[in-house]
This record gives sequence, C-alpha cells and structure tokens, in this order.
Amino acid sequence: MKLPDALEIGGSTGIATHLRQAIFNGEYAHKDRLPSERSLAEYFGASRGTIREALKRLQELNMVTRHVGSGTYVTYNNFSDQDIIAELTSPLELIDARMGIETQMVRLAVANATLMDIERLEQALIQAENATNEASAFTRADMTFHLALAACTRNRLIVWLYQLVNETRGHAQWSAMKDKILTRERIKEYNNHHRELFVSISSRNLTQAVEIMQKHLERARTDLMGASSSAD
Amino acid sequence: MKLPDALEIGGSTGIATHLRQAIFNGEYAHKDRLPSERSLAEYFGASRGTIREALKRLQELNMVTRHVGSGTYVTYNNFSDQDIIAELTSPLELIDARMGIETQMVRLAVANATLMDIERLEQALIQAENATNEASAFTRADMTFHLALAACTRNRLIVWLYQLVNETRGHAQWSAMKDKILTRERIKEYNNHHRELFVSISSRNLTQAVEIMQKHLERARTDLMGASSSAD
DNA sequence: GTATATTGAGCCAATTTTAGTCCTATCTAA
DNA sequence: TTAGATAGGACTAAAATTGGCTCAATATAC
Repeated sequence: MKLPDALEIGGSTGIATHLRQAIFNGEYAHKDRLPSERSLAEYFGASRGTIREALKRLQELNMVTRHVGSGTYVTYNNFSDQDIIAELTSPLELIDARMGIETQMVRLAVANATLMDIERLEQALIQAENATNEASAFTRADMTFHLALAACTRNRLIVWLYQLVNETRGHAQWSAMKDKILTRERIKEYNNHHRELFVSISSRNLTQAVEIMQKHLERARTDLMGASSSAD
Repeated sequence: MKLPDALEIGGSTGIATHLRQAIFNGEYAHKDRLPSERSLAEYFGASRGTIREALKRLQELNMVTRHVGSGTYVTYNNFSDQDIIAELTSPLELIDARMGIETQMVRLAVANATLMDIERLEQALIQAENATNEASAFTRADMTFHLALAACTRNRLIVWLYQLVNETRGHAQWSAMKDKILTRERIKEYNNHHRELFVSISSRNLTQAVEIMQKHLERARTDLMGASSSAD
C-alpha cells in the first residue's frame, strides 16, 4: 500500500471514492438513480468493467442497490435529525421526557378539554380496552389514547411535540422489548390507568389526574427496567 | 468538483427528481397546475408514458394530486410542520409547553448534570447577566442558558425537543412583543431567577430548583399577559 | 516474469421506454 | 345547451436500455 504521488487516483477504487463522495455530498439523494454503467464509463473515461467494479464497492458498502433492466439506486440514507434521535433514544430517556410533557398535558387537559375532546378520548380508551390480546394492537391504541389526551390540551405546540415523541416510540429498542413487557396482565393494568385517568379528567379533578398519570408512567418505567435487566 | 453536465440522468426517475426539485425550489407553488403530460413529454424529450411514470412518483410522495380533464396540481406545502406550528403558536401556548418540559428538565438536571454541564450552565448564565442592555442580546443569551440547562439532563430526546421549542420562540408573535416585555428591570429579574436556578441545581437541591423554575415561567406568563392585554 | 487490474467485445434476461389508440372527465366558447 | 379542445387513465406490442456475465487481450506494478 502506497500513497499516490499525484492527485490522480485512477482505477476502480478512485471512481468508487468519487461516487461515494458524490452521494455523501447529496449530489445523488436517497432513492435517486445513478447514471447507467455505460454513461459512467463514458464520463469517467473508463471501461464498463471498471465501473462495475466501483459500483460493486458501493454495493458492498450498502450505499446502492442494483436491478437488472432498471438501474443503480442510492440506498444511503442521509438521516434526518428525527431519525437519529429516535434511534439513539433509549426507552428510559423516552419515559423521562414523557413524564414532563404528559403530566403537563394532564393539567392542561383538565383545564381546557371540550366535551368533544373528552368524547374522542373515551373512544380511544374503549379501543384500547378492546385490544388486550395483542401487544402491537394495544401499542397502537395506547398511542391513539395519549394523542387524544394531547388534543385535550387545546395547545397545538404540545400536540405537535407529543406527536414527535410518539414517533420515537415506534423504533427499534422499544419494539424489541414491547412483546416482553406487554403481557396481557400489564395491558389490563395500563387500561385501568387509562380509565381512571379518563374519569378524573372528565370530572375535572386536577390533582387526581396528575397523580394517576405519574403513577402510570412510573409503572411503565419500573416495568421497563425489569425487562431490560432481565434481558442482560 | 461537480460537473456532470454530460451526465444528465434520463428516465422517469430522473424526470421525477427534476420535477421534485422544481417544486421544492418554489418554481411551482402550492395549488399551481403543472404543465400537461403531453407538454412535459415534449419539454423533457420523453414519451407520455415516461412522464406519467414520473408523475406517479410525485403522487406517491403526496406532492401532487391529479384530476382527469383538469390537470396535475401541486399539493406540497413548502412550509414545514415546524414553520406552521411556530406561526400558529401563541406565546401563552409556548409558556404552557415550556412549563411541562422545563420543570422536568430541572428535575433531571439536578439528578444527572455533570460538573462540566454545570460549568457550561454557569458560562451561559454569565453571558446572560452581561446582556442586560439589549432585548435581543438577552433573548439569545436566555435561549443559550435554557439550552445549557437542557443539556444538563443528559437526555438527548429532551435536548432535541427543547431545541424545537426554542426555535418557535424566534417567531413573529413573540418577536413583536419582546421589546415591550423585556425592560431592563425585567431582564434583571429574569437573570436573578437564572442565578437562583443555577445555585440550586449545582447544589442538587431538587425542590428548590423546581420551585424556582415554576416561579420563573409563571412570572414570564404574567408579564406576557400584561403585555398582550395592554396591546389590545 | 508474474500477479493483478483493466479493457473491450458480445450476449442474456429483466425492465423501462416508446408510440400508438381509445376512453372518460373537465373546461370553454359559440 | 352543445361542440370542440384539452386534461388524465388505461392498455398494447415493439424497441431501447440496463445490469449480469463471460472471455481473451492488454496494461501496470512489483
């Protein structure tokens, strides 16, 4: 292995580097199609075989996929902030964040929820109560319930923030644990929390509602810690 | 280093990319009608089928809707969710949201802040204390302080969320009131809050820190309401 | 000289593009 | 109201393009 004396990096490795840079720089975005091998060959002044060798490298780096008759497509994902955050956030961090937002949500919900909001909340609650059998169905219904709760605040900023938080719940680390945590028993318990929460909000009992939400999330945290420690 | 003029990518995907860029760049605005398939075919030197394939991609991306006999219309909204939310959010809604996130931030900061975090927090504090003369300078320093506080939580999700919240602070409704609210006297008072907050966090006094943050935001709310009512 | 990389050519199978035609929906002007 | 122009939707068979692959010839590096 020696370093090139000149800037000239020829051959398949040089072309591969060039293309890699182009993709990193966003010249070719996610799902874009690269030029055909024959066009690239002409452009780089190389033979088709060399281009193929270069593309093979990109393929091995999982930066492109190739389809006969169609073309070479960029699979490299220039992740958005949100994707990175969702990937990095641990379920425990998530609970901590929810603890802040959702208890405030409860306070504002008690103060601001309209009758229609409360009706929607109850419908979401009923859906969750009918989903005790399957973890993924309950997860969906649970998200809907908490989102309906967010809507009760009548605060669009909070609704938006909670939607963002909610999206990180769908990601890898949580999904992997979900089935272990959500036993039928726990689902029942969570639904009881939801029911209590609904009652206290619809009767505008502030301190009770806040307490229940705190209990709910504390319980979720301990369940989570039990699962992650038993997983080690 | 980018001169692929000779490398125009053809095909439906290339045309789709081209049109997508045109919409992103505002060449075609929201609700505008795109040229007809036949015109586009002529313009791009491709057949109608290829154009249809490209438009199908845009349709799948929810960037256009198409109506027989009428045309293809842009539905992509150049404003991001964040811009819309920031525009719609009133300063009072903002305070309500901050009330939830920031009190939780304080709790986690007391628990998790490292010495380095606390040092950064103090530096931000000092900067804010030196910016008593100009409202916009104080606003910037204030944001930095609260962001440093977010960092103390060691919770990346919360940091991210708070960054988003913070960005909405820079928008129209707040900016208009800022100069009215941020008298030199109030800036001094806010800085006192910051100082107290810093002391209680660095001494790990949880209940005191939470109380101060609540006082701080409650005060911001009343100041805000005074300003908005006098503005009517 | 040997090992390695590159070249250019040809062929294959998968896929896309083309250039038609006919259809229905919508708009506009007589 | 009616007629004509124009819009997108759907389908087809032929042609062009694309990546996958092989092979012998050539160039380059050690």
